[in-house]
Amino acid sequence: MTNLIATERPDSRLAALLDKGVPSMAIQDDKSVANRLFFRLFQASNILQKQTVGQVGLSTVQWAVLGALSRKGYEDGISFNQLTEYLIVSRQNLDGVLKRLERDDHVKRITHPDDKRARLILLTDKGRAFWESLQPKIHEFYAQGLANFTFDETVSLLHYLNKFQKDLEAIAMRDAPTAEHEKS
Amino acid sequence: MTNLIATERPDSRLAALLDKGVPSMAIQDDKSVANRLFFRLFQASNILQKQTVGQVGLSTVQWAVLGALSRKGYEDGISFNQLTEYLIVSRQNLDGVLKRLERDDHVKRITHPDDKRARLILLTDKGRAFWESLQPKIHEFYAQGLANFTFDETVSLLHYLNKFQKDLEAIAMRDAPTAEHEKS
DNA sequence: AATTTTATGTCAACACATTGTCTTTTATTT
DNA sequence: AAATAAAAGACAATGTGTTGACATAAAATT
Repeated sequence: MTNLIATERPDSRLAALLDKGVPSMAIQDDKSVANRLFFRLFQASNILQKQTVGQVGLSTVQWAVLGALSRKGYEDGISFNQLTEYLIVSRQNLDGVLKRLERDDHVKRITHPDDKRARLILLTDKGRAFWESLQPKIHEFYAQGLANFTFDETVSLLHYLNKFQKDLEAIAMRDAPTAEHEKS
Repeated sequence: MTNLIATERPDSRLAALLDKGVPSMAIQDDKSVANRLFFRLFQASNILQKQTVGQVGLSTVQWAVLGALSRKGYEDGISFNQLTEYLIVSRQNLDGVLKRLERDDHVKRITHPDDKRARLILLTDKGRAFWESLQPKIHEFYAQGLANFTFDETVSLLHYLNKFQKDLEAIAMRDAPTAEHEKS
């Protein structure tokens, strides 16, 4: 009884399954289902990347940037910083993406009127027209990508992804509880 | 009655909602829910990437490669080609990833005995030991990433992702129905 | 058997993603 | 007001991802 300290973290769901006499094949799945889920997300993201380029003609980041800038209420731009947070990419990465979008005259950066450090990112007229011209392709892509999904299933998947994203995001928080004094 | 040809593709689910007198807010969601889903997948994948590096100390591809090679039954290696298909990455990309894993002596490539063009990829002893040493971190990562998921919810999300991946994969097929004669 | 086609993997160029470093501007402290 | 700290974003180095071009080996054709 005294030597049970260092066993793998007890898992109530596993214990419950054991109590019910569920065969060990199914129990092993508790570890492996997580493994499969994370791997599936990796694969799905790779496919999304490929298919977006193939069907829409844009990389997923570019599609996300143009989509973000074309939203109602962002006609006067969004701050660089806000955009990195919305897309969940590093400032350094976004910088490069914006450089190429500026080169193609789809996007421009202007200095923020209230803070000379900051930048406002906004669509050019050409960029807006380009985005509009993509809409048919994009909607067709959505339709095909969800061809075998009912409306309810789509909503369910979205719900679970939202939830999963929150769990994933929360991990980093736990790591740096004493971030304030770490500099000393 | 004669001028209704070119309206947006009829959607039976939308029509059904209209029949039920569902308010138009909810109907607009039919387009936007797809938009949100695709964007969510983009975001979730970005977070997964970041957190994997942070928590496990590997990029998602490296984690996937080592995981693939450490599977039971692959002690003698897996062909380069099979590995690209399993991971859904391009041959050219995998080549670079393997180069760096070889540099770190975690993986090695040998010429396939039955086909001098092909390569077998396999874990080195160091690579296998490294992978084993990662297991606690990885399981902790899985546990935290699914902290608020019941077993059933995890299975549901996995199910929907599988389904979504199939739909996404199917798109490319439709594009190239006459791929055979295209060379002429 | 010789030729052509296809399969496999590598190299090169570029886009996308990370961290680390730096400058400039703003905010805070003294 | 001067000094210090923090925030914003641009630059560099490296890893990850794409397509295009290529060499070599195997398969198919003639």
